Amino acid sequence: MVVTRFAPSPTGYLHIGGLRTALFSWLWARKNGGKFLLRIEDTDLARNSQDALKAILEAFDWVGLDYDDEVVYQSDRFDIYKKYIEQLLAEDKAYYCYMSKEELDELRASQMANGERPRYDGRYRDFRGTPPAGIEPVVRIKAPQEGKIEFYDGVKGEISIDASEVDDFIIARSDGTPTYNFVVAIDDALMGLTDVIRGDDHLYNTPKQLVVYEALGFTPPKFYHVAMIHNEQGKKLSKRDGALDVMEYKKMGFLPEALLNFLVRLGWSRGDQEIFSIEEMLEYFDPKNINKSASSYNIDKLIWLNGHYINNTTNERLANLLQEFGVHISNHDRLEMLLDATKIRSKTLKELAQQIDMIISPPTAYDEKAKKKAFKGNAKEILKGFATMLKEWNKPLHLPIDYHAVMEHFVKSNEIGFGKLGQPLRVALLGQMSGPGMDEVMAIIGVDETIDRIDRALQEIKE
RNA sequence: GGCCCCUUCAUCUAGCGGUUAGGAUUCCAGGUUUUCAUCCUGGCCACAGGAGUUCGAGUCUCCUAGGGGUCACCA
Repeated sequence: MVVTRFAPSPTGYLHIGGLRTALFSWLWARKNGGKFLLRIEDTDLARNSQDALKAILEAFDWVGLDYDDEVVYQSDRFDIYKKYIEQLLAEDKAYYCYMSKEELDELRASQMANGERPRYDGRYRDFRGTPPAGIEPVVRIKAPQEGKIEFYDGVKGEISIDASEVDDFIIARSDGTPTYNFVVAIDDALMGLTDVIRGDDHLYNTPKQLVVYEALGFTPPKFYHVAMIHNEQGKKLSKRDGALDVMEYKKMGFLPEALLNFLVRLGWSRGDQEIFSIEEMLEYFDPKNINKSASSYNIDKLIWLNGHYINNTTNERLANLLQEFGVHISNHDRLEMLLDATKIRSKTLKELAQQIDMIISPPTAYDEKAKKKAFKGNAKEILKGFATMLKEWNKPLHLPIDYHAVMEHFVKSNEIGFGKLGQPLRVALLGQMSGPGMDEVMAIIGVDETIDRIDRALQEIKE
C-alpha cells in the first residue's frame, strides 16, 4: 500500500508550492488506492498559530484534496518522542551536550572566521566527566563520522552526501522538546509512510533523518524531492511576489480545478497534454516523471486554463460560484442564455461577474469613445426606428433568433448595413462597444428593458 | 564560502545517439464574428558556453559559466 502525507507547519497560509507537493502526494496515494495523511508539524510551540492551521485546512477543502484518518499533531505526541530520546540515550546512540548557546555561537563564529563550515565539534560525544553546573543540556544524536550517507531520490537519482556534512545534530532542546528532523523521521516511520514527496529544500534534511531511521532501526520510505517553483524573475517565491496564498486564487476568481491543472503541469508532464481532469491526473500521474529542474511561475497559462474551465463548467455551478462575487442569478429566468453569452468572454469568475453585470444592469454611463463612434450621424433616427419596430412587432420575442429577425427586417427595410444598427444599439444597451451579440442581449433583458434602454440612450444623443 | 542539485523558445514542457528540435501559453498577422471574446490558420522565438566519446550528440563524459537549495536549541 502506498502511504503519502502532507506535513505543513502551521506558521502561515498554504502557498502554491506546498499545494503542488500536496497534490503530487495526494495523486500518488489515491492513484494507488493508498492513504494520504495530514500531519501538522507544530513542535515549535512558540510559532504555531491556530489561524494558520485553519487557513491550511480551508485551502485543502477548497481545492478538494481530502485526507485519510485523523490529522496528526506532533504537539500531541511529545510522549512518544520522549520515549525514543530516552531509548537512544540508553543505547548510547545519543548523548547530552552541555554547550551553552553562547559557546555554540562562539564556536560557529571562529569556524566561520577560519573559513570553515560551521559545525558542532562533537566535544561531548564521548564525555564521561562531571557535567558543568547550571546548564540544561540538549540531546544530540550520534551521526556517522566517516563515509557517506547515500540514498536514492525518485526525482534526482542517487544522492551521496559526505558524513562530515552531517554533524551530531540536536534532537531535543534544553527544555526537552524534540526537534524537527527527529520527529519527522519517527512520525514518517510510525505512520507507515512509503513515499515522501516534498520540496527540494528538504533534500539536506534527508541524510539527517536517515541517521534517525538508522539509530531507531526503522525502514526509510522512498523520497522524492521536487524542485522549487520560482517567481517570474527566476527567484525563489517570496511573500513579496503576492498571490502566494492558495486562497488568493479563489478571491481572484480562479476555479480550483484550473489551479490544480496548472500546478500539476509545473514540473510534471505527460507528452503534449495540457488539460488534465482530476481523473486523468489520477490515471497518469507518476512521481518518476517529475522534472529535476525548477520551474518559474507564470500566471498567463493559469489564466488560459481558467478560461477553459469556466467555459466547460455547467451554468448551474457557475451561478452558484458567482454569488461570492456579488452576482445572484440562480433564479434568473434566462440563466442559461446569460451564462452562455458571458462565460466564453471571461477568464475568471471576477470577469464573468462583470460581464453579467454589464448585461443585467442598465448602463449607468456610456463609454466616451464608444459614444463618439456609435452615437453619430443618423444613429438617433435608427435607434428610434428600431424601438418603434420592436413595439409594433407582432410575433413573439423570446429567443435570440426572434430578435435577430427584427434586426434583419429593420436593416433590410432601411437599406442599411448591420453595423449601422448594431453599433448604436450596442452602446445604448451595454454602454460600451464590446460584448455579446445584440440578439442575445435583447433576449436576456427582454423587449421592455430593451426599449427602456434605447429611450434613455436617445436622451444622450445630440441631434 | 563549503556541500548538494539544476540548465531546450519569454514561460510551462516533449525529447531518452540519427527529428526540418514537437506541443502549449504569451506576442504578432490573417480568417470567422455587426463589436468584443471564443474558434480556426499561419508566424516569431530555444538545446548556456567549451572540450571530448561517436560515423553521428539536446541526448553520454569532463570543464567553465549561470541559477537554485542548504549549512539553527525554525520547520
